[in-house]
Formats: sequence, structure tokens, C-alpha cells
Amino acid sequence: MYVLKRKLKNGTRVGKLYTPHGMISAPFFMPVGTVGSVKAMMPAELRAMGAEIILSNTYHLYLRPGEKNIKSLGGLHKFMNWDGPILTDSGGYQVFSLARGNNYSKNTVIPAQAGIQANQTQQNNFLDPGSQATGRDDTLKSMVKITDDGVEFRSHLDGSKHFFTPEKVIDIQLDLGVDILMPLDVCPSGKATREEVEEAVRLTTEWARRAKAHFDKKVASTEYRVPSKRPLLHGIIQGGLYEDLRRKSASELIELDFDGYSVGGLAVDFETRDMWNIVKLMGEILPEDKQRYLMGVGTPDDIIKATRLGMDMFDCVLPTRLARHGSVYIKNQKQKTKNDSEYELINLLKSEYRLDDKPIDENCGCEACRGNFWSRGNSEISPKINAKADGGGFSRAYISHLLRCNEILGHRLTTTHNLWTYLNLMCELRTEK
RNA sequence: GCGGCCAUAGUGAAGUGGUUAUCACGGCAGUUUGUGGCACUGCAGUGGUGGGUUCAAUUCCCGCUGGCCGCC
Repeated sequence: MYVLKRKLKNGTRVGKLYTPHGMISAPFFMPVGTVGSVKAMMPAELRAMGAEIILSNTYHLYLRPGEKNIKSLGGLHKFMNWDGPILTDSGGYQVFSLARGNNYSKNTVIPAQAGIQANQTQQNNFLDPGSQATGRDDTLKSMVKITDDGVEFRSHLDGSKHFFTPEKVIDIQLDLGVDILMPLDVCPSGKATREEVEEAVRLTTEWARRAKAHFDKKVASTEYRVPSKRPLLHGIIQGGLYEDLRRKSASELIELDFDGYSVGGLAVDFETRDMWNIVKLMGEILPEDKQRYLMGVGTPDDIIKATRLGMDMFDCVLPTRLARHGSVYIKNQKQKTKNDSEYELINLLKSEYRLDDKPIDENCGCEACRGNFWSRGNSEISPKINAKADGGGFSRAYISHLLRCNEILGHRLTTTHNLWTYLNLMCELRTEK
């Protein structure tokens, strides 16, 4: 249940979201832990940084280790030793990102005449052994098949065939025991035609209806019927950059009365600058008394902008992924006009940081910049706003060295810094006047 | 001292008498938005030295220098 406490002059909605595993102050950011782990971070560290909820993934946990196994081990919370709220993405995005052919396939396009080499690449894992790989498109088409009933796809791990229906995806998430469930949706590419987006909206609504019916039935017949234990189910709005389709999708889902609403399909394949009309529209037409989740967004500046347009929930792989690739966010000190970004990204692998003895950000209060991991015990569970580095932090030079050596501590420090930056930003947004 | 083997990018290695000499790691520069990512894409950088054979030598031959191994 979402409670809107107050709306700031700049448009930010400050509220509380109640879940079976506790209350979350909104707006909030969910660190991404796709396979049941926020890469390189311990649950207690996430807590100490001010994380109140994390995101995990239905598709990945279903494939490995399997939701039944997690259930038999006491559920996802116990399995990963995180006792706060968990949201799982439905896997719709993963399945359709397979179809879009990003990532590996983007980089291992295999022409027919290079078929011998194809057998030596990882992509071989998801080729149909019985089919001729005549090129990327044919290969990918064979990986995902959508019907009205659901979606057939091949595991990226071993190529095995699987079928997701809206009902099955609800069942998996209930087995995992998560707090907020996403229904199976159709997430089209940013390059999709209007006709394809229309079809995605149609199926997404139809699947949402089935997911909700199944969820309500399932919840009523299990321990989840106790109000304090009942998880939340979102509806996911699609419609690409078409305002009329977004309106249609939103009104159909609102009609079905979900616990909250997610705005999907904007974080991928689009130039982010193009999405703001849609985000603004969503902020205007979604129910005031339900939480709004802008899926997959974004940079710190994106999040600032989106909260002011009425979004409450965010997740993004950028802080964690960029950290592992050496990039960290720092507050932009040179900010002059309102149009300048508030955060800038620097890459610690650049040679200019090799002998830089400053912490990542002198104005940052994170454990990497302050250098006192664990010394504060568990007493402080929220970031200290405007905390300054106290001179005991890890230097850019040292972290640069660790990253070059591929040392785990390097990843831990940069991830800590980036996540703290995001979580501290959310804390600031919630307490603005 | 004698004999054998070797010398190719910063490092370690391929390969060839004939357009632009290959690969890995390292270096440098980019990319990353509901994680198929400790990933990916680019770029830069090489024939020890002096002769000889040949239309043409990094490649074949000789000397020198340096290294490794064996023998006295």
C-alpha cells in the first residue's frame, strides 16, 4: 500500500510504500541484484548505505537455481540473507532482449560463411543445433516465439526450451516469496513499428488481466491472504513513444486496479531525451494514491527529473555496472546553469587518475571516500546527507590500481561509491523543501 | 675456449622469398539505462646489428653482438 505524504513544489511526491517485509520511503532507488546478489555487495552494506529494497529477476532465478529450489530453502529473502523488501522483474524484458539481440549477439554477428567459428563462440549455446545459422536475425528469431498464450524462449545458459505464461510468471514469483511482483509483459524494441507497439500493448493488457486474476486467486488460497503478508502486483504500461498508445495502455491497466503501476519499455533502445513527454504524461494520468515505477531509469540526472514528473520508484544497472567498468559518479562542481547536469562520470582507469591521491569525491560520505568500512557498526542505517570525506578514504590512484589489477576490492569500492551516491541522492530528494 | 639452439610490438609467442607481418596480454580512447556484461568496440605500437645471394630478404647464407643449453 502506498501513502502519499506530501507533494513538493517541484513536483516530487514524498510517500511511504508498505510491503510484507517493511516500509520504504519514497521516492526510492532499488539496487539491481539480478541473480540474487547486488554484485560485490553484502546485504548489510546495502542497508548501511540506505538501501531499503532491492530488485531481482524472475527469468534468471527461474533458470538458475530454480524457484522451487529457492522455495524449499525458505524463499528468496532467506536464501540471499536479505530481510528487506524485494521486487522481481517478470522476465519479460529479458526474454525480449534476447529477441532484440543485444549484448553478445551484437558483438558476435555470425555470417553464414563463418559457421565454423560460430561453434566456438558462446552464442553457440543458444543456437538451435538443428537449424542453420544464416545470420543474426534468423538466429534470434528462433530464440523467442510469442503467442497469445505466452512466450517460448531458449535459455541463454544451455539453449533449453522454456515457456512463460502470465500465470507461470506469477507462480514463480510467489514461490520466490517476493514483496512486489511484475506481470509478464511485451517489451518492444525502440525501433518497433507502430503496429508492433500496438500489438505489444494489446498482449500486455491481456496478459496483465490474466496475471491479476491468477494472482488474486492464488493469494486468496494461501498464506498470502493475510493482509500483512500479501505481496503487491504492478501493471506494466507499454506503448513506446506514442502518447495515444500510452494513454490506452494506462487506462486499461488502471481499470484492472493494480497495487501500483510501472512504466516499461523506455530505458532501452531509446534516446533518453525522447522519453520525457511520456514520463510527464504518466505522471499526470496515473492514480495519485498508487506508486509509479519508471523501469530501468536511469542516470542520477534522469532520476531527479523523473521524480519531479511524479515517479516514485527506480532501478538501474548503471551504478553497479559502470562501477565494475571503472566509472564513478561525482557531483558536478562546475555546475553553472540549471541545464548543466548535476553529476558527472569519470573513469578511474584513465591515466590522469594514476597518481591522484584525492578520494573519488571529496564531498562524498560513502565508505570508499571516507575509508572506514564497518567502523560504525550497524547504528547508522541511512546515509548522512552532505557528509564529507574525512581524509581517510581510498585514493583514486589506489582504486585505479586495483581496477587495473582486476582486484575484487576495486569493484567493491567503486560499486559502494556509486550506490551510495544514488541512495544519498534519493534521500536528498525526499527531504527537499 | 669449442659446439648446438635462438633473436619478430612494452611482454610472451605465431608466420612468410612477393600488396598493408598475425595473435594474446599490456597501453590508450570510447560504449554501457526493467544486467546474456570483472564485458564490448575501436586505436596505437614490431623484424638485434653489419654484409652477401636475389628482380625482390623479416624469411636463405656469413660476420658481429646478446641470450639459453651442452662439452672441455
